[in-house]
Amino acid sequence: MDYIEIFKALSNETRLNILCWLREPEKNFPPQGENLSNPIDLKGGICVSSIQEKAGASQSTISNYLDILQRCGLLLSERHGKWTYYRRNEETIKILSDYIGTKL
Amino acid sequence: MDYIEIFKALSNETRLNILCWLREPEKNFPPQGENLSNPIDLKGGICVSSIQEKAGASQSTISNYLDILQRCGLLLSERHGKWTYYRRNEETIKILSDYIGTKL
DNA sequence: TTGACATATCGAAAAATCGTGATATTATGA
DNA sequence: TCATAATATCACGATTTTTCGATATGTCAA
Repeated sequence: MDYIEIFKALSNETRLNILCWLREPEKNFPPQGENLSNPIDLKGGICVSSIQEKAGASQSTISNYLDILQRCGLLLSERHGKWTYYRRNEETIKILSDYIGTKL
Repeated sequence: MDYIEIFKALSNETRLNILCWLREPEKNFPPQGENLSNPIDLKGGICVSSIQEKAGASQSTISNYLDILQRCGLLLSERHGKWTYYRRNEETIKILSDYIGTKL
């Protein structure tokens, strides 16, 4: 668990927003996976273009942000067809919360 | 409470260490305030030079770090004579912990 | 198999951050 | 009043981060 990398990832308003939006995906984003050939449980995952639309930055910037959030463990991703669905990694967030509450 | 500024402040190993060291000041630093003319309750505050010695960076760097940590509310400072004593601001840390646990 | 779409990666310019030494400020004791 | 010690601020080069447009890669449907 690299806390420095986590804090760097959280030091950006858009990335922080993405993490918060993904707490309630169905509330903050349109329905997902509608063009998927066979139905799959997306576990609340949201595709890059939906996140991009909401965040209002360029496609490459958002793709990069999602990569940063995933590499430090705050997000999980799963590819289905053309789409990559990102969702929160609650495990890491729990560990971070415990760290702040007890070690920091 | 500017969480972005707080996360920026925490995105640096030395600053993170300083915050952790100040959890147990008497364990991590030499006794403080020995040359003070009249005795004052320092509330666990540690002077800049003690922190600098432990961190092993330049005086200006540590002074700057402490300023960053204070401006975002993670540290409190109190000047006594020639010395500025820095200590944790547990209130902010508690608010941050709650934020991570419930809002993030 | 090809065209179009979704995403990832690359390369670059601008901005921010890092860390330092030099210098300024503040406070004290001789 | 002056020398000195502790801290703060300044100026700067080096590095990192930000954000983008262009391009590459992967996937599916016609």
